[in-house]
Amino acid sequence: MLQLNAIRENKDAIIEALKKRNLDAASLIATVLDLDEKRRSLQTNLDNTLAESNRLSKEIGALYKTGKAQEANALKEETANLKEVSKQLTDDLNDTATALQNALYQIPNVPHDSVPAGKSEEDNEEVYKEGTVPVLFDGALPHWELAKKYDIIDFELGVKIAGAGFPVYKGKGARLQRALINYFLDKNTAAGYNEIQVPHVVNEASGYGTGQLPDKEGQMYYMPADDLYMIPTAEVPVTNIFRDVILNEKDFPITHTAYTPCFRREAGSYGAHVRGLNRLHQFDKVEIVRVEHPDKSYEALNGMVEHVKDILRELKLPYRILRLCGGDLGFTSALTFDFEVFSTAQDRWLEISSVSNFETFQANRLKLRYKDEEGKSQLAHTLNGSSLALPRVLAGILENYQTEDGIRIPEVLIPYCGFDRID
RNA sequence: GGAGAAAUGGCAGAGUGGUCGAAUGCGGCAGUCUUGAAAACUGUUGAGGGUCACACCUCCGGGGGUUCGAAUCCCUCUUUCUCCGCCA
Repeated sequence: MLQLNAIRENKDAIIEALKKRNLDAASLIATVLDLDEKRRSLQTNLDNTLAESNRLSKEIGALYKTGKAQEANALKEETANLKEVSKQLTDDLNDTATALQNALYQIPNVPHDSVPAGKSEEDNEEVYKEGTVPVLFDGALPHWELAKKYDIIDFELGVKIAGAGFPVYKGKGARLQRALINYFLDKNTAAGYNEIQVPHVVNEASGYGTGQLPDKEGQMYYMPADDLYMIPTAEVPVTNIFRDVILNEKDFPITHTAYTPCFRREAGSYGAHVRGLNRLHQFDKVEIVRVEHPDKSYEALNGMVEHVKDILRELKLPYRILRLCGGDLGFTSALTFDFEVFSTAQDRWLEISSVSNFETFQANRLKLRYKDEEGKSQLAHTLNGSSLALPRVLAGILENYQTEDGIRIPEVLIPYCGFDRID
């Protein structure tokens, strides 16, 4: 959520920047400013009414004490009127505040200066590329065929138990998955991230805090009996640790890493793009989350990008980094870098990580603040990234490391797996 | 799941109708003292709205009610604790 102050002061610049998202926010911003002004004027009226009411109450108390019951009763009649007025003002104020809040919820984050304009993923800007795409033998298979051939992932069995998009990992497939989780967590903790385990469900307030609600509730599985949502990413529970928190400057930086399964309803496209592990309703992911001082957050973002690069380098997977254009940028993000691994057998890039700086957008909803040198509360910056999302990394490994008689295991993973090939 | 108790500032803990945004202690911050630190002493120390700055307003788990007036009384929800039951 954007800050009202920022909107008041930089209205034109914000409208201009939001155009990169192909959004004309002019009328929305005008609505916000109108409602804001109305809210403040109602608040002032209400405050004055309450002040008068408080004054009379004190007077009545004093009159009773000195035995002037008659005069006190006369004053009571006055307060009855004030009470009615304040009730009306309170209702109006609440309505206005709600309308203002709803309008603010509709405005996405302001893209960073470096974000290119653009309509869709076609316009994302490739900023880095590393690794060599292996030349595979004739008859190399996509990962879903490999999964079947070596009996390491069973998609049909998942359909039987739960439904499409809930695969069952078996034998060395399950072990490889677990190896990746441990490897990622080890890499992250070695880089200074504090490992935590968090709930896999969240309440409504948490959904609002990180921006999944109110707009993207269709993305999450919802359990009405308990009013809980299954998490679409560890970002939600981990970042919400800091909801309603006031930090000291010396607390920065705050860094966490967490492994969680992620649940996504996303009714999406069909066909090859969602085959196998390409898109699932449940998948595993290791996440990194940072809370930073505003002056340091872009430095931190670069650090996160370098960290993810390091992991992919060790896995020896060919990958590229994209700077997302305005049209592809997430609602809450100011700047996002996507990592994609090249899937040789599918001849396409697969997104395996998304690293973002949300600046104060989430912090504003979360009320995540810190005390500056003057002791004033300021909003902190939040960031997060995947390091990494498992299924597509797995797909990349299976496809790129396949040989005619088996699948090799990347060297760094062998100690975690306890085997060096799947055959 | 059943029975009872409780929820107050960073923490602990007073406060049972007006003078309470809230005693006191601890912690934090600043100062005095000290070569420096500790101790001691002094002062200061919740959040939000509003204002040029004051004034002023709101908040004592959430919501509603009684009253001229609520941290304090009533209803309700949530959470926590204790006991019993069940259980990985």
